[in-house]
Amino acid sequence: MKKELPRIADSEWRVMQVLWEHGPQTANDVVKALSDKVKWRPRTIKTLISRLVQKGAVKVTEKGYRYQYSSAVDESACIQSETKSFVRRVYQETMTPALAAFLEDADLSAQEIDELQEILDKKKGG
Amino acid sequence: MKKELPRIADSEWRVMQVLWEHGPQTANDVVKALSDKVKWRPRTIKTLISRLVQKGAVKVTEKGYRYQYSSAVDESACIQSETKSFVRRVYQETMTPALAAFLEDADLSAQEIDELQEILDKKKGG
DNA sequence: GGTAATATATTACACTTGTAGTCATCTGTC
DNA sequence: GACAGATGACTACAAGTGTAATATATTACC
Repeated sequence: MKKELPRIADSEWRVMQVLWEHGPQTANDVVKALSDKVKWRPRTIKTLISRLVQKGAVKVTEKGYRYQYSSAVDESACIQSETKSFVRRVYQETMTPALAAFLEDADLSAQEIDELQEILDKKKGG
Repeated sequence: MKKELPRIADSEWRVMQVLWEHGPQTANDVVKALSDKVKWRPRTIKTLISRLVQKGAVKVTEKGYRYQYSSAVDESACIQSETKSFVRRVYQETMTPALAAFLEDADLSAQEIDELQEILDKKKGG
């Protein structure tokens, strides 16, 4: 019973990432965590949180008279779904040449190369 | 003198891909090319083309009394810029997990896998 | 040269997003 | 228990998107 993932907008990703990284927290905690990364007013962040709650991406629990927010959707599921739709949109059929260009272009350590090769090996092996 | 790339919206990508794939063409050609891929009315596609022209992503030349449209921005530059902003948003700078996810997600033939592996081999050896 | 067909331009409209402001409420403090 | 300060709810508003419809201009054909 996989639940529909809500669409998470660009700015909302920043909030989700905070919630995924640290557990349940208050709006203020999120504001604090983001304060050195983005230049948004606290209100803006509150709005983003509310929208995420509406979308069902974040859940609220009352803790005393303050709310605590925590993510309601799985991080890797979101990343995967987002990646899939991105790949489909931008790369479409021509995935391989693009991937090739990317690999050529990327600045990878030997270890990272190994990791990627392992993925490919596994794919080939089936 | 690199020109600013306009932001291309999701649906607009479909149009750009047609223009990149086949050279200059009329609005109707684009409509025809897309007709089996999407369920948009021709008007909708015309609108998308107009917006792309406004944004400077597509240029118009008069051919007789019909317009011909062709892309005004480089495909790989767009792909690269789109990918960069995607990676920044979802993966936060770290390219390797993104690449890994791409590779996992991609539907690759054995031969394509070989090609990619060769690239990685060369990179490592280099 | 008038008319149907076709192409392009203008307009529409609701939803999402970025970026907040203002109003109402709860709570701890004196 | 009244009030200041913190917190959350409701409201705002323009730009961008998805998805077109209607109106106007151009042209090929008879």
